[in-house]
Amino acid sequence: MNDPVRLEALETLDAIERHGSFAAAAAALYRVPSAVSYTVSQLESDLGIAVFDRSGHRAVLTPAGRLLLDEGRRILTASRELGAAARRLADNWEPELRLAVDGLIAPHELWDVVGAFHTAHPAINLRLSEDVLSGTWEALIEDRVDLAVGVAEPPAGAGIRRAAFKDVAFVFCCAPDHPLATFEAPLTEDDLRAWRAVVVADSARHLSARSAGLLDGQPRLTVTTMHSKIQAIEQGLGVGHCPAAWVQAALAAGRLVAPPLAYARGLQRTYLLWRSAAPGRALQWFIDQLQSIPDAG
Amino acid sequence: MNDPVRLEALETLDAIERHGSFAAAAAALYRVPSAVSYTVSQLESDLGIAVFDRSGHRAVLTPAGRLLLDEGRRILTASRELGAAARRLADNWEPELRLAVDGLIAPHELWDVVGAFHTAHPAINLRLSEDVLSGTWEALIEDRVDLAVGVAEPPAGAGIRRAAFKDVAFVFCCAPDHPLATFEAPLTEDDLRAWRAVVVADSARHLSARSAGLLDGQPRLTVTTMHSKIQAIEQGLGVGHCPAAWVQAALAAGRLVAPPLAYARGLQRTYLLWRSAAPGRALQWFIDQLQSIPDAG
DNA sequence: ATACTCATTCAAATTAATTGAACCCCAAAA
DNA sequence: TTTTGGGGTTCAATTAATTTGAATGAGTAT
Repeated sequence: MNDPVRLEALETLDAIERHGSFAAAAAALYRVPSAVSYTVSQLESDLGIAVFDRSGHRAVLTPAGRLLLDEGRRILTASRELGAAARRLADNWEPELRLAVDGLIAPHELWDVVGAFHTAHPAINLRLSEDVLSGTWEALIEDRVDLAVGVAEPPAGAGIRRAAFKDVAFVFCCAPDHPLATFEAPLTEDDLRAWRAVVVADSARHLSARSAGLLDGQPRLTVTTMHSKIQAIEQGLGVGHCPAAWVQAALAAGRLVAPPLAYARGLQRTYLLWRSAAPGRALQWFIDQLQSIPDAG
Repeated sequence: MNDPVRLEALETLDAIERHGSFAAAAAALYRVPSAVSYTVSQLESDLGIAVFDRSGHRAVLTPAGRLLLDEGRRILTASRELGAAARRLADNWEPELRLAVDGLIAPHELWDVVGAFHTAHPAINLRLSEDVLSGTWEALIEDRVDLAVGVAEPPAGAGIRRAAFKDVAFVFCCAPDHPLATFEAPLTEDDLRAWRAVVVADSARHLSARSAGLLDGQPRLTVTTMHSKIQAIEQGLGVGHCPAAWVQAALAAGRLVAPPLAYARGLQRTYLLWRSAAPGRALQWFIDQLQSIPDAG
């Protein structure tokens, strides 16, 4: 392939367009006009094309010159960004941080932290995967994410560190026009068994092993995300225990009701998980911030 | 902002990784090893970071060096492509060609030409918008597309050129289990009036003005694309006249039937439209190729 | 006309990249 | 252990490149 366009030429083009003339560009670049002329004509002879039309008094970009300028600016910013990203990486700041957020955690519970991160580190990209179906742990091991947030039952594993995160409270919810909404007494487990339960596919996998919340023999509607579970309950398609943070808005708005229970359901402990090998500074920042969030009662 | 990373440094990094050592890279670049060393250490002092870890025998990339290499390769290819694109543009080859294909033309009618274009000009990007709702003409005027293919009723306009394209034949279609499919005699316009017609939203706009094909007082199901119109007819939701090329496969497979008509429906002339100002070579190529396509009977 | 800005050219000066020889280090072979 | 050889660096010398400054012509407002 042919030689790449020289970045000096692209910077010169940029300065010419930005300041309106070769002479002004020269001044802006702390150079003499003839140097600008030299750079441009070198670019033109490298490419074998005219970049400026000099037939008039002032030089004006040809269509090819316009293309070089427009695309060249992208290349310039990429080249500058690359240097900065390399420096940050050398200083142990990751160029990108990938979070997997478990369905137990409502998206809005992280907005504050994510916003604070973006203002503190605008150059670092965040990648959130909001529900990792059956794969938070594997995603971590296989280096597809850097931090898992809100995992309920973390298996032990070499190379993985964990820290306590929120204790998630569950609320039993049903639609306002559901028969259970107007039940006369606190609900027992037997009262629930007659009604269809909406369960999230993956949480169900280990929740049912502990038979926590899901009562045996109860008919099920299985969905894949917490969001669809709550919508299903709002539509009266079933009932179920939901993380309090997820349903507080729907309860306040009356789209859901939480009838009293005759039995207590404990808090679900959740954890942060990350690879113990050399955590970067952005990851450490996130771990520190997330641990300082007060628990949702 | 800081200085961009020098392309010579990125090329050197690339050669080192590609050939396995500073010495081999130097040979590949027709340079002496110390020159490679110079370039690398200059990059390192520019950025103020280590790009190679020299603690062992052979130099090995640091994580920051790996980032520079990986992202740098993108920048290198972009810089090379930019030069080539500028040359092509100067030679009147557009870097990108945008086609708007009217709903009257079935996508597969253009596959051959598009494929031939891609092999003849692999570097030129094609952008096809398959249905331009009510906007082929405006898109052309406003410079959002370069060529409109298969426009039925091109209004006259300064600065726009046109050429005849295919004459599109229409076939009256209904589902195999539709009452009209087994009608005893050729269908008259009155026979059709009792049945719901599926019409495409935008073609309908000027077709109904001419009352061509759409019979007054007939109930309608309006859809936005020719594809959904045909699917709707297959589902028995209505009946309608369809371009022959669109329905030939469905007719052959028996998903649609074409009962005989008691009246003749003429061919729909269609046209190519483009801005007359300085057509590029890729556009000219397309116009030439499309005009040489034999008409679909 | 006149004054002024814009852009180019060319030899000279300056700056940057490249070379080649000398040197060190490590690893594999003798 | 001692060699041998490739890999990498350093540094002064050389070569190539960019930048300068003065001279020149061309277009435009006054």
